[in-house]
Amino acid sequence: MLESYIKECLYFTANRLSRVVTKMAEDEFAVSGLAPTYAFLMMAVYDKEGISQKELSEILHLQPSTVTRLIEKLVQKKLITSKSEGRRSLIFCTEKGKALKSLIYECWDNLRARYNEILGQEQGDLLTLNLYQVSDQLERKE
Amino acid sequence: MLESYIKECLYFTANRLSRVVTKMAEDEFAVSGLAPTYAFLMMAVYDKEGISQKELSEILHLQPSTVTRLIEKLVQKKLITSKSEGRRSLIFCTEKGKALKSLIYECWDNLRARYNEILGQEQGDLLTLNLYQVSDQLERKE
DNA sequence: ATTTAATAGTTGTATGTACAAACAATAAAC
DNA sequence: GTTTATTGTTTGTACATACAACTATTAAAT
Repeated sequence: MLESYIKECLYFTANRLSRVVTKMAEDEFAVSGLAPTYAFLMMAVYDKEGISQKELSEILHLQPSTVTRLIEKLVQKKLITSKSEGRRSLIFCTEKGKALKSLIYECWDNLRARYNEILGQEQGDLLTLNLYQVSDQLERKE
Repeated sequence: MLESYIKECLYFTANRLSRVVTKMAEDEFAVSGLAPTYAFLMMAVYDKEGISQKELSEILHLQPSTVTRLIEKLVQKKLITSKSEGRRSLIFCTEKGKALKSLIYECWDNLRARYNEILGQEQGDLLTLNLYQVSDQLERKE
């Protein structure tokens, strides 16, 4: 079968899933005016005012350079401010940023509702947990 | 917990896994001089000489425009040729492309071996299958 | 105290992927 | 047989993410 080695490759299936879910997420977060990753960064700031870029990079599992770029854009949009303190730079939420908070959480709920409706709450949760653990396993062994 | 909504979000876990596995794959395919997606496209051509872009797009689950771009690069590298036949354009492998065949398959084997060593053959296979099916479910319901 | 190493962040550059709009070729409808 | 719709591919543009190299700050070692 032509497609067999596609179906049987984690590289491919993982990327495909990522594309499918990303599309859904972009869709749900669209009303907030933010792409999903930006929204998650905002959530991390809501949770900890004055969080550092390093911490963001760890929580979001993104490279520091990527976080720098995300922050740039969010500062441009005046949703956060960045205050450098020694070699670190700490991130704070603006009023405009705070105003988005409930909308962002709503989008997040909608996203989960949407895929859980298709997968079932239990399968959705299990899958999510599973992916997290597998990523951990794979990352540790590098 | 700060990270809870990250761990609990399929968007995030799926993307994280995708990044982790992509890195592994890039690593394993590096000796072939190709990024993994290009290598998979080559495999599809090995399997069916004269395959059309539409078919490639379906097999690889990528947008047509993306396939156009991939092909552009592979033609540049003289690994394939593209012959337009009516409105379709059909893809053939060059000698140089054929010469890569066994190396590419080797890389693919190494990739699977590498993550199976960490996850266990069974968990690896199950996960891969699972991801494929979940993507199908999610895509059908759009 | 000076030198050296480690840590945090940034900048230039590259890549994979996509969307929307355009174009070209075929098929359907009238 | 023309017009209209559909299908396959391409082009312009945009975005998320990363790596490698760099700067700046703090900590360790001598």
